[in-house]
Amino acid sequence: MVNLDKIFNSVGDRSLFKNKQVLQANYSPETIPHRDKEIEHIASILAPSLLGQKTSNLFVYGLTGTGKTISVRHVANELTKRSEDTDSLRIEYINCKLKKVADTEYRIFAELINKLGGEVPKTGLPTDEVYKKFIDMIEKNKEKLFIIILDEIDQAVKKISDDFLYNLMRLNSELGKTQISIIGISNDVKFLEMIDPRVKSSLSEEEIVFPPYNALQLQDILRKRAEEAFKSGVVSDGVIAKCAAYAAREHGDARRALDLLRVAGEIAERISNSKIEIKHIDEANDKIERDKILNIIENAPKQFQLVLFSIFDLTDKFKEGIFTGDVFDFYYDLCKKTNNEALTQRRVSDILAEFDMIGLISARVISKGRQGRMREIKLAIPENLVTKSRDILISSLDLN
DNA sequence: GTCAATTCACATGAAAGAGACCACGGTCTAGTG
DNA sequence: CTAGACCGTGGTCTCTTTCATGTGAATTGACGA
Repeated sequence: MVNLDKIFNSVGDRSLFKNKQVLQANYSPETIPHRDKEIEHIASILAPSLLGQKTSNLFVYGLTGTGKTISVRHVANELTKRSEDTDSLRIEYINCKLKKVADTEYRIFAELINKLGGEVPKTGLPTDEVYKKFIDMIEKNKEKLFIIILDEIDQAVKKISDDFLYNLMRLNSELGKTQISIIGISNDVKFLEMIDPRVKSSLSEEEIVFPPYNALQLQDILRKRAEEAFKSGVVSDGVIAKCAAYAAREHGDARRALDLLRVAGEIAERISNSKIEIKHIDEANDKIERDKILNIIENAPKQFQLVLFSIFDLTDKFKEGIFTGDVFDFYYDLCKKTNNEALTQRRVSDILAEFDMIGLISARVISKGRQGRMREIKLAIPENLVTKSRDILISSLDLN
């Protein structure tokens, strides 16, 4: 009989965390270090909204984990607080990347309507119906100004095409008393080049770029958060610096640094260490990477798994480079053998491209002259995960 | 030997289809007074 | 008479297929030295 009491009772004393929440991704701190200039800039652009004047559209750009979202939301909150009594302003935040929530034109409008207090079915209505309803809702609201924050706006445009943005911009001319401003947040530099010039010029009336944090700034951020998150004396010397260094290498991604610190804490806690040591950071780094990859593989659709399995098998067979054709042939046979419907080569090609995007494989389009043009595919999964990944595939595909 | 045309094996794009999901309005059915 | 069950239609959304077009360099073949 296991003595569970002992485990459960001691969990409180043993915990290294004071408040783990602080290290979670969605936590928004009171103060945002090293972003004063940006926050001021945003605030000055949005300030006229307090007087009920339409503000310029704003485009915020910066790599992931540079504090874009958090800064914009911070300013938004302050504005909302200050305008509460006048009812003249309304700000809504939408993350366009959230699958099944706001990644299509329909769903973005539906989400906006929901936030305004309206009801709209998840599907089944014509898009322009939703569009009309949205206009109604806005007109019915008493606020004179409506600011929409579109986070990860590049994702939306990539999926939907940019005339959705064009519509949004044009809305103002159809609206009587209410005016709409848009704040777009993106981490893709090339995004602005992709879109229609008309949309581009009106979206980026104002532009703010968030530079990556450097290692020192990261340390500062981490230290502040660590103070709140951990019990005192838990974090060993150098841990913060190491975390910061890791993240700085990854283009100054603060989110990544915080993740690292949190996972390191969890690891130390699990092996009942009373302190987080530097080696735990390394372990955390591995674990994060590992979990991410295995998670992707495990949850990938069946066809993706079949393709991936083909790649696994082929890399074993011939080390000297494998190409699209090889993968497809193998995959096709595999499907036949296992009674799965085989996809077309066109589709498999896209799947390979997606793997490349996620980083499971690294593919390079090469031309072998008369022998054609194809992707040269290499597995990009760390050596020590290959067997494990393979096992996952085998069990989830029910092979052998 | 040199140069442009050819050619391969895909990559990449665009459009359209299949099937799951859903709302809405109309029709049918059974239960009620 | 009416509430609820049950269609049919028409919409979105994801994953695919079909059809079309694009593409980089090895190969070919004509050409001139």
